[in-house]
Formats: sequence, structure tokens, C-alpha cells
Amino acid sequence: MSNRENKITILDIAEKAQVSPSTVSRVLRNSAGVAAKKRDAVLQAVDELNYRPNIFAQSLASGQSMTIGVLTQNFGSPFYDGILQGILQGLEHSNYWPIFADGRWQPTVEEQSLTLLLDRRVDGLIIVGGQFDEAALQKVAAETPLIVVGRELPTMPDHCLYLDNFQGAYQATKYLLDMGHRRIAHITAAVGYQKSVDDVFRRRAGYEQALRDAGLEPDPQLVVEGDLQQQSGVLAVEMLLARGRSFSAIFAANDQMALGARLALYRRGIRVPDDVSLVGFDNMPSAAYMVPPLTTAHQPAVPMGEAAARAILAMINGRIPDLPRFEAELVIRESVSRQR
Amino acid sequence: MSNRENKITILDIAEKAQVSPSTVSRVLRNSAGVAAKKRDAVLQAVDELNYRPNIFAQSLASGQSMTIGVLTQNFGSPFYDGILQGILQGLEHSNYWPIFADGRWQPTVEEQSLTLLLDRRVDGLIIVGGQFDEAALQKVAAETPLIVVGRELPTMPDHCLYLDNFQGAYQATKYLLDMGHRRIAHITAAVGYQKSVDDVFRRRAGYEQALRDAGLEPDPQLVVEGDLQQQSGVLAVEMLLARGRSFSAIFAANDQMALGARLALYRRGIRVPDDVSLVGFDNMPSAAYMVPPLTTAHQPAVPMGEAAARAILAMINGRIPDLPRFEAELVIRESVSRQR
DNA sequence: CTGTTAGCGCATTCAT
DNA sequence: ATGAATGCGCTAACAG
Repeated sequence: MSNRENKITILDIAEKAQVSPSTVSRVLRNSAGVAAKKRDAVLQAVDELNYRPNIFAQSLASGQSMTIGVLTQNFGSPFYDGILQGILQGLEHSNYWPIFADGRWQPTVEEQSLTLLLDRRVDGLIIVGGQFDEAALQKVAAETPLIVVGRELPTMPDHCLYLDNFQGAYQATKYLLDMGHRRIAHITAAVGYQKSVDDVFRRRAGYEQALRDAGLEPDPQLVVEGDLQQQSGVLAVEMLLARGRSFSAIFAANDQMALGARLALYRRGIRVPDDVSLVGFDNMPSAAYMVPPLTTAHQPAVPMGEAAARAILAMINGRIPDLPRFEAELVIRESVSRQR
Repeated sequence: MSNRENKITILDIAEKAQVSPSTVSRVLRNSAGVAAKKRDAVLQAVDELNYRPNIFAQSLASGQSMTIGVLTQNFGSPFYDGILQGILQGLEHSNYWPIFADGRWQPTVEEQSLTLLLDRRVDGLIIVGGQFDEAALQKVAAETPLIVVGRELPTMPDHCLYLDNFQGAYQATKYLLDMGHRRIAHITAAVGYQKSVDDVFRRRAGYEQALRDAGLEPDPQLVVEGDLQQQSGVLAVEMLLARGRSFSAIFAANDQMALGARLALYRRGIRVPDDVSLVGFDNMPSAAYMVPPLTTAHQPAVPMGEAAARAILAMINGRIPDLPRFEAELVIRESVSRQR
């Protein structure tokens, strides 16, 4: 702890306010009626002595840590940042405080991080993405209030907060189709790489369904796998070009890969959107500043984070959280052209 | 805390291992020699009972929280993310855990956040950027080990970790000069807006000095103020264009504004780098994926974060941290062309 | 090297 | 409504 602390304890203020320690505790926690006079005296003493309750003593005595554990998979990725910001906002006036841990998409690290959070005796847990299997998550949920963001778990629907990825991808692909594109490539991500790959899988399914509904058979040669990072978008386009199948549009499973794709096209002298149109997913902050600005399926990360925070607070208070549904909304920008 | 906890305490494992609680504590903390046999028995009991020390009891009894408070100014900005990642890495095997708080560039919020971290009895504090004045920081430093990242405070050099912004900006500007540019615009940021504005101020100074050293007098008409966000880069270029002064290159005080500038130029049909060259600062992750890839002064955010973590650990252990110096390195990419 | 004894600062019974 | 007493789980002297 800090070196020369305010070694002021509840006893000091009890003495100064001429009441018993329990009374002080009562007014501080508002846990029982206290005579107005005594309350004021206590409050004044607290103020004058600049008293700061010892949070550890509080937690030890009360059994509550007033913290929420947040387990993410990579700090600093555009999408996760939005979630974290939302959580911060959602917790704002709640007395609860978030504690973050990063699983770095590595199962072992993820497990350790979870353990660390549990060791910290968090009152609730928000797990964003990740690779824990459902059984493991169920065990966790049995012991601690839990919200899982960004995954759709069949057996625990009342713990999950996610976006309809299928619908978002369908919409994005349909937009390209409506703009006259027929040969639409897709950059997906390899299973087991990153993110609740469910997301990416559903996006691919939405893409394929949109094609079928338009009477087109998906062409496996037009689908390439990346790993969700920018660089893999570059490689994906190289791969696509190497295959020699023509295409007039690319739908990338996330904006980061779309960014990489954009660069690869630039390097090849392929113009966007004149020669090839480009659509992403997530609406990451810089999507609007890409050149040209990127059309993308809008994933409302911040609202999702807020909802997660609210939900976990509800659970902690024994209420049943109402989990809103999130739909992706296509944000149309200049990276798509109409095909003759 | 989690609902049905392992209510296993140190007493349980003491009993099971046939030793006293203090011995258990000793082996767990490695705070004194314990007979190998007893140690093994303890360890085994810990394992079998799946014992988890109560961190609050530990903190209360020991007076240490084993946490490091990290006060940033905006979660989710490319530069700060790098710092946070670095801190995470630097703390990795240390038993210390970071607790984050966000000041959102609002002095009141910043102050509250600091109070919250102090209430949490952090053992050390890393303040990234921010607007606290030096006197306030000195008071904090007197009570708690403190490292300030990204600010250069004259009176507390042994607490600061920062980049030589002057040098970085000088280098960036000189590069443009070497490439034949003579009319070089600069996008800076308004004082009092964001960030330890010192940074931005020093960058401007470096820009001006480079011009002077090349025999050019800085033209105030070629300097515009933004607020470090992308959008302000757009507006800055609009402003520049409206002023009617010609320029062949822009040096933006950070990459985010460079990104906005890029978009504004695109909208005006001004080509980069053919018509106007562009240089940024920070080397944020997507700078390499801009079209064209952005030349930028490389600010090693992750290493700085790591250094901060190491330094604060050193201070906590009563050692004098060695604070490395960081220099900006220009990363040359395709956003700059040679001027005839 | 090890067990015993006191707290750490607060919340929460239980009396009154 | 309020004070006294007890314990949360662990660490740190203190003795041996």
C-alpha cells in the first residue's frame, strides 16, 4: 500500500464523532437508520479527517469485492476496445470496478487469467470471446455470475450477449449483390485461430446463404482464410489473385482484414472501388477514415459492452438480466461501386 | 464474492498437513525456511483441497495490495493501447496486477479516477499522459511509488518515462526537407485539449527548428490546430486549403490526424504522395496499412509500457529504477514523394 | 525451524 | 436507534 497512509480508521472517526464504530459503519453503508445528528457528526468527521475506508477490510468482512472481472482476448484490437469502453461506461455509477485480464487467444493464458480473476474474488465475470468450451463456462457460471459477450452458446442463452452475425453477413453480401456484383470473394478466418470462431463461421454462412438466395452457388475458390489480423488480409488477397478466379468484390469477415486487403489491392494497382469493391465487418473506428471509406457491417461494440455491464450487475443483485438482441447494421460508404 | 466458494481456509490446509497455520503461510509466501517434508505436505494439501488464499485477508494483514494502478486518458486509442499492452507484459511474472482507470482527458474525471485507484490501495501508480500539474503529481509521488509515462516533468526526472518528441519531429520534418519539400504544413493540437500537451508542443518545436536549420522561416499560416482525433485531421486540411497557402507536404502531430488528413485530401482529389506528401507520428498499428502506407515517427509504445512496469516494480522494492531513454525513429513508407 | 498469539479494519450479529 | 462483542482469513512478531 502507499507508504505513509492516512492511518485513519473507523475508530478514529467514531471517537471524533462521539459515536460507536458500528454507527459509523452504518451511516457509511447506509445499512440502518441513524439519528440525523449523529449521522451529520460522522459525515463531518469523515470529511475533516479525510477518511478512506480500507477496501480490504471491507471486502474481508462483507464477503464482497465490488469488482467485476473482465476477460478479453486482446487488449488493443479495435473491436474489443469498444466493448471495454462500454463496460467502463456501464459500470460508471455502480460502485463496482472492472478488473481486466487478457487471454491473448492462447487457451493456457486464458485459463490462467480466469484463475487470476477468480483469485481476486470478483463478484461477477464478463468473458469476451475466447475459446473456453461450453462445459467449462457452465462450471464457472455455477459459481459466479457470468456474462459471455460475443458468443452464442446453445445451452446457456441467458448468459450470452451477441450479435446476429449471420444476418449481418447476409446483409453485407446482399448489398454487394444488389449493387450488381456476382463474383464476390470472402475472407474468413481459420477455425481454431482466434475469436470465438463461431462468429466468423456464422458470417461465412450468411455470405453463402445470400449468394444462394440470389441463385448463385458459392465458389470455394473465392473463399480464403486469414487470422483476423491486418496482415492476413494482405495475404488473402494475394492468394485470391494467385488462384486466378476473377471477382469484382470482396467481403472480409472483419475490418482489420479488409484493411489488409485494401493495401494488397493498392500494391497491385487494383482500384477500390472502381475495379474491386470492398466490404468489412465491425465498423472499427478507422473504417470511416479508410481511403476510400469502408462499407462495413456495424457491430455496436460500445452498447454491447454497456449491456454486458448492466446485465452482470443485475445478476449480482439476484435479478434476471434482460439481454438485448443486437443486429448488425450496414454502414454504406464509398468502398463499393455499382457493377454494370 | 462468488456464491458457493471453496470455503477452504489456511486452517483447513494446516490441519490436513498437520502443521500450524503460520507454517502454511510461510511455505505459501516463501517467507522463511520450512522443512522439506512439511513443505511438501502443505503443498499437497493445497493442491488436493484446491485452496485459494483470500486475497483480501492477505492484503489486510500484510499491508500490500499487490496491485499497480494505471491511469490512462483514453482506453482504445492506438497509442495508449500499446502502452497498456507493454505494462501487461512487464507485469507478467511479477505477482502484481494492473488495475486500470480512465481519465477521459477530463480533469475532473481524472482526479476521481486517481482517488479511486488510491482507495484501492494500489502499491504503485503509473500515470500515462494526463493533465495533472506537476505539483499535484509531486504530492502523489510523496505517498506512493509513481511513474509518469509520456510527460517530461522538470522537477521529477526520476519519475518520468518519455520519448524525445522534439527529436522525432525534427527528424520527420528534416526527412521531408531532404526529399525536396519546402512548403511543409503542420497539424498540431490546441493547448489544453488533450494529452500532456507538452508532447505536441515539443513536436511543433522540432518541426520549426528543422525548418530554421534549413534556412526557412516557419509560416504560421501553414500550421493548424486539431485535437488529436481523426476527424480533426479532416478539418485541419480543410482549413489549410481554405487559407490558400500552397504546400507540398503535411506533417501531422499524430497518426490519427494524419489519417483524417489523408481522407480530406482524398475527398478533394489531391493525391498522396503525388500531390502532397504526408508524415505522421506514433506509428500506430494501422499506419502500415494506410493507402499509401504512412511514413511516421515510431513511438515504441509497447517497450515504453514494459519499461514503466519494470520501473514501478523497482520502486516498490525500494530500488532506484533505471529509466531508459526513448528516441523516435522514422519509419519510411510510401506516403512521401521526392519533390523536383 | 515451528507453534502461539495478536492484530489488520471493518461488517454484523446480538443485546439493549 | 445504538453500543459491545465477534469474526472475516491471513501475516507477523514473539517465543521457543
